[in-house]
Amino acid sequence: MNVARIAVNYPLKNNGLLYFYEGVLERGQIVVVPLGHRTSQGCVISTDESESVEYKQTPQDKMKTVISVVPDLKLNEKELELYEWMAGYYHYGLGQLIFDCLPEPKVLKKPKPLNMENGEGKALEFSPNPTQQEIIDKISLSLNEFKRFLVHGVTGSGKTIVYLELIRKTIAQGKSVLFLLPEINLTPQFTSTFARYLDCPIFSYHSEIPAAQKYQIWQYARTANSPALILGVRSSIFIPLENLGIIIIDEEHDTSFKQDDRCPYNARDVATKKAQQMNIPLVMGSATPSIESYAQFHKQPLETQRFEMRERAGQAFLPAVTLIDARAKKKEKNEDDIWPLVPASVTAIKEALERDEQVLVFVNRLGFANYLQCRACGHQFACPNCSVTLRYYKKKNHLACHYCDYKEPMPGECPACGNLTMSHKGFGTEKVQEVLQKIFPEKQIDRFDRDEIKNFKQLEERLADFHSGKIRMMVGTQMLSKGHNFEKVKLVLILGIDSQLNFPDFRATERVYQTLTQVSGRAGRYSQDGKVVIQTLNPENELFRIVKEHGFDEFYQDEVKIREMGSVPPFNRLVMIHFTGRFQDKLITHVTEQVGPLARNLIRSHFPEVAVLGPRPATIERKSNQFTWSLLLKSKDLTQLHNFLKSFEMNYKSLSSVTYKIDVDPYTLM
DNA sequence: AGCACGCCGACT
DNA sequence: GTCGGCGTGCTC
Repeated sequence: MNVARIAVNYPLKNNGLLYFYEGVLERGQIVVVPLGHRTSQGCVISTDESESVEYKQTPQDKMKTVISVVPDLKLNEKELELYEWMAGYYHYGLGQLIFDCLPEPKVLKKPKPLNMENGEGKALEFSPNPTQQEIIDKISLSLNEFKRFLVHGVTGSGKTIVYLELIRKTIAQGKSVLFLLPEINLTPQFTSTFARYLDCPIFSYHSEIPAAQKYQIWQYARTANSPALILGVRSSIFIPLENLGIIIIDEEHDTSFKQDDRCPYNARDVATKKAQQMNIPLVMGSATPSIESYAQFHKQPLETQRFEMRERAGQAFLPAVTLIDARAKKKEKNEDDIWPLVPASVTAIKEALERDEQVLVFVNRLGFANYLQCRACGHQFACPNCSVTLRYYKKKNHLACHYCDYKEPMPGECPACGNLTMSHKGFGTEKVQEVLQKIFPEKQIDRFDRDEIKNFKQLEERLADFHSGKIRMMVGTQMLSKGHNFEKVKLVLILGIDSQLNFPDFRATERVYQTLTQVSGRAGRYSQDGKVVIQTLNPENELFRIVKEHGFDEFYQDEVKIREMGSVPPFNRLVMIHFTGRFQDKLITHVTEQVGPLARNLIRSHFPEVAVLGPRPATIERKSNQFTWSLLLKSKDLTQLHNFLKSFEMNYKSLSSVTYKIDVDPYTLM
């Protein structure tokens, strides 16, 4: 009887389970296998285990036989190797990983035609400027080898032209292109620019593409013998494009490249591995590179692969940044009516509107008030399932939790003391929109956030209304900052950034820098007098001065020193292990008496280069009635860190009421 | 993660 | 009596 190793879709970590099979099986095929009292899917890892030690050690009565083979589906060697590498690097089960990444092999009864755009292949109506051309030329020398490039170009410097030319050259060689961008950034702009000048099929790949379509794109990719462009989000890194010639990642620093449920991989790092495997270049672009990427490219040998675009393309200049001190001075009359704005901000907007410009207002929070508090007894409205307060949404007239689906109607009185007035703590986009609408009643002011824009259709509609000039002012969150070109915007106002500065995370400063720079980048993209106004309670903070001077280098130098002192990336590698359970007391006993001591014993005896912090409660200890405590591991020695994790998992005695999850290279330490 | 087994409380 | 809640254990 033949024996195969199958990576089965279930959560235990192993290098596959052994099954008998009849007839012929091939590595990479997808099969259905019996598993316990049910069946599951699996991927064939090897087909000749009949002589292996593991097979000889397996009791015969446990062995089962492969039920069936899924037709027309076989992973190629490169795909499998990538998954195998990921399973090892992220300490995640291979079988589960494969089936998390693969689209469901859904075939419609009545197949729809493939949803793609055919590029027009027009000749360029412009030529790249000398800076752009030099970058294009240098990268083009390496179209047939593994090399990584970082294009650090200020907002509006014309990175798109560089991408376009690299794509054109790759397509001309008969090879395909994978272009990754952040989820919310699948702007019509990219698609239309690329569709105009490229002469190949273009696929968009994101969360709104139905499963059957995704499967179709994968099947197309596996078999296509002519070049194509895939414009996609994080998960498109797994599309097995035959004859892939280059990977481009726009907005390299963006947090949406890190997955946080299931296998917490980072598409940027998976892309590096993939490019290496396929022996092709990887180009990453950003106006605000992550400190980690920048650090890699800042030292030899990668220094020569880093390019700077310090000026905006065409006639545009970077915007002038000014600060408005929002600290309470002597109260002037009517100031309560314009809170959270201050008079100077209102004046700036008023002047811009009088010049017939459009205005963007950035607020990094949704809703009307961050939370409500009773004016009489101080009662705070909190979520019954999570350790957080509830946010107030005025339009929906309810309080809602940010972490679970809990909602309650806006309370008429305090449940603790019966008092009728609540004070609103903090503000979000809804509040700012309302205040602005009161100040400028005749102007159309809309919001640009996740509550208002839930899909690409709504995104396009709102953008169209803004571009046409119907909307005079938009109040939005991060969504506003990602990649859009707003031609008639010269003034951008930034509110409420202070709360982000005091965030207890080593990347807080980096994120604020990125947000400020990206949001500022929306101002005056086609003019010489763009203006950014930051309303803050900490005008003396050094970071604002650096943003004003567009001084990325200074920001980087300062930040790197702090990172080194704190022994965090890029100087140390980090791993978080999260332990989650329904019972707080059991969880705490478990992590403090079992987990902590085990980690420390292992480190003492075998892994001296690994440091451990915790276990300690997660920043939000309870979410949906599940408690989480975490362990943070740090090391300069990546191999030792990985060996520690293997050893930890082998020796860890799990408790049935507690599950754990390993997060390698975490984005947040929450 | 499923799924089954098995042990206890409360309902026709 | 037995239905079903969930704690426990197993998956080649």
